[in-house]
Amino acid sequence: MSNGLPYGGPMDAEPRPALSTAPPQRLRRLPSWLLNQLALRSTRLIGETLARPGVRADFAVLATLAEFGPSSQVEIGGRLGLDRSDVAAVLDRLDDAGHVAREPDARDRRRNVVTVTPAGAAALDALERELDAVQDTVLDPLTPDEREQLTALLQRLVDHHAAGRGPSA
Amino acid sequence: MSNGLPYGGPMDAEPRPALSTAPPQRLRRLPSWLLNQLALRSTRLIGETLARPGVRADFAVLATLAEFGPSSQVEIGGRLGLDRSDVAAVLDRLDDAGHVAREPDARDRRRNVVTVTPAGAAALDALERELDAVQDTVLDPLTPDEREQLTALLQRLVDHHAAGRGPSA
DNA sequence: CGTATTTCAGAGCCACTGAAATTC
DNA sequence: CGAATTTCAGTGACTCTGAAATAC
Repeated sequence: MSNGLPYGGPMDAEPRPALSTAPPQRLRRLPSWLLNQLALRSTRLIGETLARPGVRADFAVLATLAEFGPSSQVEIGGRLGLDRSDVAAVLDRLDDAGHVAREPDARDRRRNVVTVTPAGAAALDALERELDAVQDTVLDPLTPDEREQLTALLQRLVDHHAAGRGPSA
Repeated sequence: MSNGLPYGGPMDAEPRPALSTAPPQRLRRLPSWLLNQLALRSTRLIGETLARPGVRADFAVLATLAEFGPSSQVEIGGRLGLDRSDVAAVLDRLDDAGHVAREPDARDRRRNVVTVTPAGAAALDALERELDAVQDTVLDPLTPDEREQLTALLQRLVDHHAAGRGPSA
């Protein structure tokens, strides 16, 4: 396997090296690479299913507001690990779509109080359904038990790294 | 849960809500989000440790060549899920650094036969050591057993999605 | 005055597309 | 001719930085 044989050429005397498609062990061994591959796969799937860009961030922001109630933009960013700047962009989209409302905070007028609208809550539920379908595709080969194991392990890692790791913190 | 009501919680006249920093359950529950967060964290760590951009792709390409021997650029891309175009860019870097050699294939002159140089092999080992340190940081809260469980699960997922999923396939 | 929040304009990195040139 | 390989130029998405404007 150390030569650069053309495997499939017109002159192929070889039976069929079958074009090894497997990654090298040095990569397959690295959790960071595996995580990246799967994150990429998820992102591609979401991009195919929900054509519109930024859907993930939209969902994240809506979920935060639905669970924690009206928040300032730094709070939102802090909970999601989203940059202050990107929170503003997401809220521009959601605001245009009528999914959130931004009002200056009466007690500290530097802040905006961001609120989910009913339309936003509906959009959140719809998005969650579509995202759940993606999860199913990503976790396809795993049993329910294994899916829970994996999710639990990932949650522990995320929790551990969540403390003080946000961007522009 | 379908209304956009403000939920009244954090907006009371509380003196100090202590700024909840946790993500919402709707997100914490999604493997795709967890994967993304951790991939992001890994990428940040690698970026801090190995300042130069593209290190991950460089490592991946070097590892492929070291394990499978001289290959064409499509072969490299196929094994790594890397776009043909990006393989060319990575090889430009590695070539400039003297870590690989590109020669036209004698048997099919459309192809390049890419080979690792001794300097490239040394760089590969050095990179692997640095990347291993990052893995340790990422997996910090897990026991050795749990790390193996996680890696095994991730490998199965990556293997499952590897078949025919590459870019521009 | 210094600090905090939002907002914008832009940079950097990564993945990808489309098309040309070459060779089969 | 059609198909495959490499290469280049450029796009789009995502993350982040720096600085302005406003308010504490």
